[in-house]
Amino acid sequence: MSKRVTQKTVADALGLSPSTVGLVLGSCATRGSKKLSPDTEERIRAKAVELGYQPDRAAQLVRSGRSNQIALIHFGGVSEVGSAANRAIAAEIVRQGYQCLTVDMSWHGQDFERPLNELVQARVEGVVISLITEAFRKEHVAIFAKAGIPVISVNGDPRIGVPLICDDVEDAFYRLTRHALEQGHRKLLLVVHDVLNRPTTGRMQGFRRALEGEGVVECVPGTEIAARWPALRKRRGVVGCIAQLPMLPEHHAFQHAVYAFAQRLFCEKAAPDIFLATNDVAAFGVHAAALECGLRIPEDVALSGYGNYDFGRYPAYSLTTVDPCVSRSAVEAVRQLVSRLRKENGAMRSRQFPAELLLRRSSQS
Amino acid sequence: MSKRVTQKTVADALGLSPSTVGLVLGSCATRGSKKLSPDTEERIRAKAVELGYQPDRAAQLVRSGRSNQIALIHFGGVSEVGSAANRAIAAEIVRQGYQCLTVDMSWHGQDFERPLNELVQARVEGVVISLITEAFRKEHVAIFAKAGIPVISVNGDPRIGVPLICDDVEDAFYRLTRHALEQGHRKLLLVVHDVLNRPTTGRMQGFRRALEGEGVVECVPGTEIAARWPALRKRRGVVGCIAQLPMLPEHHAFQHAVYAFAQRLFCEKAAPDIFLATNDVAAFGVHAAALECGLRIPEDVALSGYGNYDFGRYPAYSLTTVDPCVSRSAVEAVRQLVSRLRKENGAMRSRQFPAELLLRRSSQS
DNA sequence: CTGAAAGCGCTTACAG
DNA sequence: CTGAAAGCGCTTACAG
Repeated sequence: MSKRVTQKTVADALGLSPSTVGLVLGSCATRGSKKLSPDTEERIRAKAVELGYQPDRAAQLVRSGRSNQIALIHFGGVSEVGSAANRAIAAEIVRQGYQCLTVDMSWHGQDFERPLNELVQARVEGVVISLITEAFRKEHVAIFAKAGIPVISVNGDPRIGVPLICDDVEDAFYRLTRHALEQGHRKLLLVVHDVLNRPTTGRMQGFRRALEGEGVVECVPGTEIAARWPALRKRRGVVGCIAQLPMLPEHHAFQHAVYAFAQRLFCEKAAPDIFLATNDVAAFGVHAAALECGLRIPEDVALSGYGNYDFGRYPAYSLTTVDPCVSRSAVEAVRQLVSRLRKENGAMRSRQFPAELLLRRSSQS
Repeated sequence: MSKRVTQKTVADALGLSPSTVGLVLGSCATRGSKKLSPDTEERIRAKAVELGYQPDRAAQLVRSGRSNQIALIHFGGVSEVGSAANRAIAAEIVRQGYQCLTVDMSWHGQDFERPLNELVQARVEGVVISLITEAFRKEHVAIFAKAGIPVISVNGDPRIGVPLICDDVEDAFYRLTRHALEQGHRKLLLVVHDVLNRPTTGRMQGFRRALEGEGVVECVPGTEIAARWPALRKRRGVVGCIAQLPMLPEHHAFQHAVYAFAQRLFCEKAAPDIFLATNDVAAFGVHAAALECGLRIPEDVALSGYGNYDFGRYPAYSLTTVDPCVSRSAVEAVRQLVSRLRKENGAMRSRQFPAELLLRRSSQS
């Protein structure tokens, strides 16, 4: 390898001073400050390309204090919704002229401190957090606050105290539940995590609101459900039951829990009219249980999910679900953050977008 | 925000020279070069923590030329095998004392140049490429070669010209096919991509080798399969057919193609004894088609996959598959790369590990 | 319109 | 065992 080509190399080759070259090739040039004679500028540009000049980003950062990077923090990309959100966030960051520094927190176990400190040390100018998990808390956001780095969250939880852009999950579950009632379903079982974050409480509240004045709604922890559901479903009229299953950080682990739960209900001939699963991952677990037990969907038990996963499109599944339109939230979040960085306007503010119901065969009566 | 705490801040607070402090707090210290009196060292350490000193990584890079970063390039994390590989690679990079800079190329469309150049500009010391796609070629590796950055690949293709650590896919498909024969299956349909990269040719060769002397093997492009398979499967004895379906970069798109292909065969009552799907994603497509057409697995048609995806564990699927043991390859690749960076030994060399067959109900006769 | 100079925070020989 | 000094590649006032 030959020696690095720097601004000085280009200047020497042209008989100009490093400063002049710096004006053209430096990061200040992009921001269009000073002007040079178009001729000189062109000569410098041409020579830089000829010699293969590459700016030294580390040196630029040391001198200017601007890294031109925005961090994207997410919590594992196996989920399709998560992947779509991350992809949209990254694309918008690049479109806005920043580099995207991506960190998958699920690769680091519970040791969040180290990767977050690495971001601070990389001097990222802003942070977008995508689809937050329970383990990520205020104290983690504080690491950025202390360094003066603005943070915004997509589909997260307001409790961590940063502006939140998300889909209106409560409204979606309200409409999903109304749809179930319209289909004639009377015994409704909503399966959610046993945590009280926004995505989960939103689901519960939407479900509750839709059943107001229609019938009874009971909230039952996973451990008691086997004992209480059989009696509940025998009540007259509309019965809504919220089953709270243990929060498991790993998608598949939660899917298995839902599967085992549904499988038991099916074996005991205690199926609800409709399963409203917290997401498509969980719905898949219910479906696997139904297949195993020989129950037909929707003839023997109806089913809905959330997230618009790909498998739901197959005729064999034809899963009623919700498209959260994550890319809309993603773009909005990045735009707010960038506008804040460019000091165009002061505050970032939380916002909710409506999601889109996809009514398919699995929820029919 | 107050002023940044630098080595000089610490030195001033202690009445020492910046050089002395640098010896303790600098990145050279980690590599254990010079020694100071334990007392002074302790005082410096304590004061650094007290003031909240954070090393400026950009300045360290400018001066030393070492970024202490290894890049992980991958092509989308929706696949479970890919996620597991990436996670294992990242973990090993951190364990070896480097920072992991991850880039998801699937977020950048076909514009590979920009993100790769960003890695060069970030001065990463080495690169691990995980689960390469067709679109990534020699010319992309050349970007790193030109910058003198060593590259190693996990589960990729040898044609791009870098050392390759992978599982022995040919051997796995050989054993899978032998297993199918032992189960009494006589009409075998292998579904693969229509590309000639290592993972695909490995599958084909393993299949071929297992059927050598047993019967006829034909290779049929996706477009002709509908016309040729019905006749093929009526031949006497063992018949192996390799169906080459169009390569589609997106997992779900390929899954749909396999689904549509299988669905057509099932409708026409032209099912093979066993479908050997190129991976579990494709196997899922076959399964969806079977469900839709009312065919039971394995009673009416047997099925196998590759990759040990989670859904295969459910009794409703009970999918025979292969665990490629990706984390073993991942660890080996990172170790070779790091050993090269530390100049402990010269050359990195390609290596294959055996995969593990998981025989379940879906492949029984 | 161009150049000389200072300095970001650090590392790395080289002296004492 | 500690300190003075040079310099990595760049940006940013400040002169001319």
